[in-house]
Amino acid sequence: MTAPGPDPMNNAAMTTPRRTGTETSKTRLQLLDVTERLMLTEGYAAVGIRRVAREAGVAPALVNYYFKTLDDLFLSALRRRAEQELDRHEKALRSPQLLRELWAFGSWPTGTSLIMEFHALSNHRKSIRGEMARYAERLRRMQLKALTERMADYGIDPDEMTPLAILVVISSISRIIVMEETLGLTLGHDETRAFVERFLSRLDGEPCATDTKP
Amino acid sequence: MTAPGPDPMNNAAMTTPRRTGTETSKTRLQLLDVTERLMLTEGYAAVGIRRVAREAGVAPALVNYYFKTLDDLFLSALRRRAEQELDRHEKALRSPQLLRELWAFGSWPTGTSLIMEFHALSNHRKSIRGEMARYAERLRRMQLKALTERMADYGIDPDEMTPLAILVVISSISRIIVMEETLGLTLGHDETRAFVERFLSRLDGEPCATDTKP
DNA sequence: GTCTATACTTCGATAGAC
DNA sequence: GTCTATCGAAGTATAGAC
Repeated sequence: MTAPGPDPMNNAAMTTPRRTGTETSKTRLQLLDVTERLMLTEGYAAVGIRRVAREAGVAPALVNYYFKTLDDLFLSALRRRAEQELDRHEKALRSPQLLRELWAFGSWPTGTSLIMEFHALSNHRKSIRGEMARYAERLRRMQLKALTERMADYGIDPDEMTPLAILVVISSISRIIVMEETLGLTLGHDETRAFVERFLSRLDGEPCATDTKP
Repeated sequence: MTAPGPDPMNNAAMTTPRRTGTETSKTRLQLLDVTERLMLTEGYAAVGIRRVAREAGVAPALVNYYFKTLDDLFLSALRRRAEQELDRHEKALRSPQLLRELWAFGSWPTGTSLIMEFHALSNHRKSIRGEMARYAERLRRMQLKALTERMADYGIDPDEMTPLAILVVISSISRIIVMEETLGLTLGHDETRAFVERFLSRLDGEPCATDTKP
């Protein structure tokens, strides 16, 4: 339908010259959407050429047209999501309440659940493993840069807690809470949130309704 | 080979009366071992009737003999591991260095990696989801009991941090560090470990070489 | 308790018509 | 860009012999 034709702009950035289809094709994006939805609701094992095609209402061969292999499909889905997250997060890191943004980022259920699913997938798809490692490192370095620049403002004693330790602690707690809640386990979450909230209030002030996750 | 015959003790606890094989059969245990190993090295998607049979050197039909369905296999593997963990952990919780034991428990790579794999699996196997929720809740309640009894000893102000918050924080950080390391990401781990170590030293004293994980 | 044999399903990927 | 048709491989699960 909306067939933009071959896009010469893409060829430069293309990793595999044999990739078919267009990066901005409506159908292609829809296939990535279906992939994400399936991973979230049923886990990565539910994702397959045929299943994705069925849910998208197209023929299985069309999935292979846009993504030469199943590996390609997963990799493309991960790349798209990672770029989105990095972009959005980078902007949000300029918030005056930096620590609250870090907490909100890890507490966002969709983002964290997808990351965890890709993490599990990386156990037996090395292409995913490499990309995940690259994404996680970029994310942390980006956060580190933002936090380091503002450590003086927060007045945290670096001998007590370094920026990196703060990052790991905040993202660990937020992400585990999300994971446990998808399981139905909430024992201790209220107390932990209260503890974190005191920490955030002390350093970042009261929560402003800035940017909640989309 | 080692065929102890039907075990009447089991019938009471059996969920499905049609379960065949013996709980203590050598072959049965070996199949569970293979299942665990595959989950750790290649992820749960690598586990299947045929694959497990192949790795164990038996015929596929024998797997169906011991575990009526693939669901049964996963469920049995989870149950066995969960009971082991709860047993071992319960004993270790009597350690004088309770907080160090909690930290060590979450930092044990095999245990945490398996739990995470089962967690991912629970996304599209509801039988696993239920069992996982039950296990996680039992674990936390067990830890809570142990820690609550000793909060006075530690002299922690309950207004600042409740036992439950301590549990969630310690297990979150330890488990995320393990997960990230399997990915190859270590940025910030040294700093975080140093931070946790100061906390543990202050409350639990220096690390005694008590019981490291098997 | 363990095997062989088999029925049935689903899947990834390709070829080629339109 | 999308489809139909198809190959070959792998999966789950069962029946029944030993």
